[in-house]
Amino acid sequence: MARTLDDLAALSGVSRATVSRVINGGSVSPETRQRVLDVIETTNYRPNLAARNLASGRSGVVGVVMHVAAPLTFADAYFSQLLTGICDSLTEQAAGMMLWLGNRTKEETLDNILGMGMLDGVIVTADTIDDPLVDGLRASDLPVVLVGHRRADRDASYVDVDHEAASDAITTHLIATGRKQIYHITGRPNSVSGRDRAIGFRRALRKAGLDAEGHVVPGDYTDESGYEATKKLIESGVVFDALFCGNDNTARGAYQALAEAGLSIPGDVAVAGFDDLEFASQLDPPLTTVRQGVGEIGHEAARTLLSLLENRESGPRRVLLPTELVVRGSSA
Amino acid sequence: MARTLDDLAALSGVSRATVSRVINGGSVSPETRQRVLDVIETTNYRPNLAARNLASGRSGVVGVVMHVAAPLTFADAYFSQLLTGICDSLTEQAAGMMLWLGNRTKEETLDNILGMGMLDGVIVTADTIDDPLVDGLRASDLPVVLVGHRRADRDASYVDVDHEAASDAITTHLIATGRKQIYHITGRPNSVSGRDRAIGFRRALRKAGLDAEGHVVPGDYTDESGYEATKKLIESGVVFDALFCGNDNTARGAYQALAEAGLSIPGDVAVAGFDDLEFASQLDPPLTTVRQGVGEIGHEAARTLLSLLENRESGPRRVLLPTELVVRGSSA
DNA sequence: ACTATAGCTGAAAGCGCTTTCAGCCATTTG
DNA sequence: CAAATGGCTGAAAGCGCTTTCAGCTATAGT
Repeated sequence: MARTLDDLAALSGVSRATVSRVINGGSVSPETRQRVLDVIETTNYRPNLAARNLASGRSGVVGVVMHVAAPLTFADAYFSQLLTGICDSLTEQAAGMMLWLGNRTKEETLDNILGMGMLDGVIVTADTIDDPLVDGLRASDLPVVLVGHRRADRDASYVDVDHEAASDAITTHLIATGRKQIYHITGRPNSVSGRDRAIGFRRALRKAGLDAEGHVVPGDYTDESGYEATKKLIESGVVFDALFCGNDNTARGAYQALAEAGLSIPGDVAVAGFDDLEFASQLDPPLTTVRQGVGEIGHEAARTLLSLLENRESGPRRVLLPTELVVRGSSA
Repeated sequence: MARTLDDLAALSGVSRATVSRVINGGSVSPETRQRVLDVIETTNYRPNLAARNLASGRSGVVGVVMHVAAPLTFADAYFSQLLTGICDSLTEQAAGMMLWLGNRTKEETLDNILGMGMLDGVIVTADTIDDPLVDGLRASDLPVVLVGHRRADRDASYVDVDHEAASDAITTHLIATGRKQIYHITGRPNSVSGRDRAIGFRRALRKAGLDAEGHVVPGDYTDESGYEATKKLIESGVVFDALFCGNDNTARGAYQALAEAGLSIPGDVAVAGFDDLEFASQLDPPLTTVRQGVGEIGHEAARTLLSLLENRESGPRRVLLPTELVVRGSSA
């Protein structure tokens, strides 16, 4: 079994350089190419990535960072759908991937990634305002694609949706169904998406001439935070007839709190979420939400990074994916 | 900013070899060492992994394969807890990790991994009998640690629990609480763990003088399969007072089917699961199950692989982790 | 016929690191 | 005091690959 280019070269009677050209698509005569290919085939040769990387400066491996903040876990439907999407696209393009989950501090993770020194690029999903990890990565000369972070500065590449517009739309939908007292349970504090969703919410109320003051209560994208926030709202005696939750998880938590309080959905309270994760349509009643194809975002992020690697000079890629208002039973 | 060993060597007035020794712990005089360390510190030097790998034959990166079969997704609590555990240990040891999720055929995945050619070792979680991926990996000269697969041949390293004994124990527990008509919804067909759990179930019944004939119905570790199997059981008119489910997910599905049929747990039917995933204690009633520290299995798998890499000659590592019968409300 | 041109090919120079190997010096030992 | 020992160190040889560069052979152009 041939192990190195030299072995292949000897076996096919050409030079190492020619074998390399066959493998990497250089100009080689058809006959020579075929001969070499045959040898490669029969010897089941696999190039040594490290050597290749060292010689060419490319590794074919990209990093994926999911620095999931504390209350969230990567078992979370959002992250798992995203990761699956990224993974699919990457595998399709025969690109390897290294994963960093958020089990370290951002600084350590950053060090770790940069120290790796063999990544061609990185996809980051840390959705935090002023994130040291994002900043550090951007400061390095590694090509980076951000998932979320639409508001990052001019020369950042990202894949995102317009959280603000979508939140405006779904809030407007709640208003259109006749709801007057609408509350918003926010996403994780300091998250870019959470901030933008709250902004959209406020904007919709303002446009409808409603007062947003005090109608925004804190959550953190978890089921628990939705449950707690809703419970607190109910106990505080506040009257409300609609809840726009930071995401579907939060909405699921809200469902539980409302059920415990004997409030019906959508009879007493309409509920809306964000994301349209797999479970959203399975809830009872099915959840009205904003569909942002999470898997598709992952796909797109991978494609974007790969295209960035193809042509590093061509400037940042800024991809804004469409969202869709999905009206279901929880607001009907 | 120094980029290479040669730069460091020049800056600290020693040879490249000495700098390398400082970094890798060779014998160097204290003064020289300190001088070099200072330079490393101030220049923020990071060794090039590819070069290191090429020269030493080691990369510091291990592969993690989670070839999750069709109905399961890696968002599944089991896989995510496992992955988190592996990830933690690996990061602790400053080992990198590359992840392969099961989005390709086993053959493609195998090819992909072997083609990578730069992994020091692999952790595989494909829990299938006669798995081509496992076989192919084992046939390569990569050190491999299997998660599950306790019954693999003599020279395989694995981390697993005794599914058979644990299933026997929990079934015996059900019998001890006075249940007579116990059914088992199996795990995924062709899964090593599923098979062993069914064997343990049968053994317990046999020991108690009960007939297992027809008491084993097929599932696949998903919530849905638990739901469907239970529903079918109920509709078939079979009388049963206990259900031992292949895992906690299956049990969760069974809960739903039982609830829909108006059957109470544990009043009408006692239910037991396997795994003790995070949600098991949150169910209503809390689920009686077998705790196999899934996170701990992940930790151990990583540790085992790392120790295998330390000393490749020392033969296979065979780790059997303890399980614990966790009796909760669903069988009280 | 003679120079351009194009198409292939091989030699050789690294990529940045690890790891023998031999050599140096300062101690110990007989 | 000579010889042996042991601790450090630098030179140099790769690890397996990519990529210039120059050279070679046909073919085309004049």
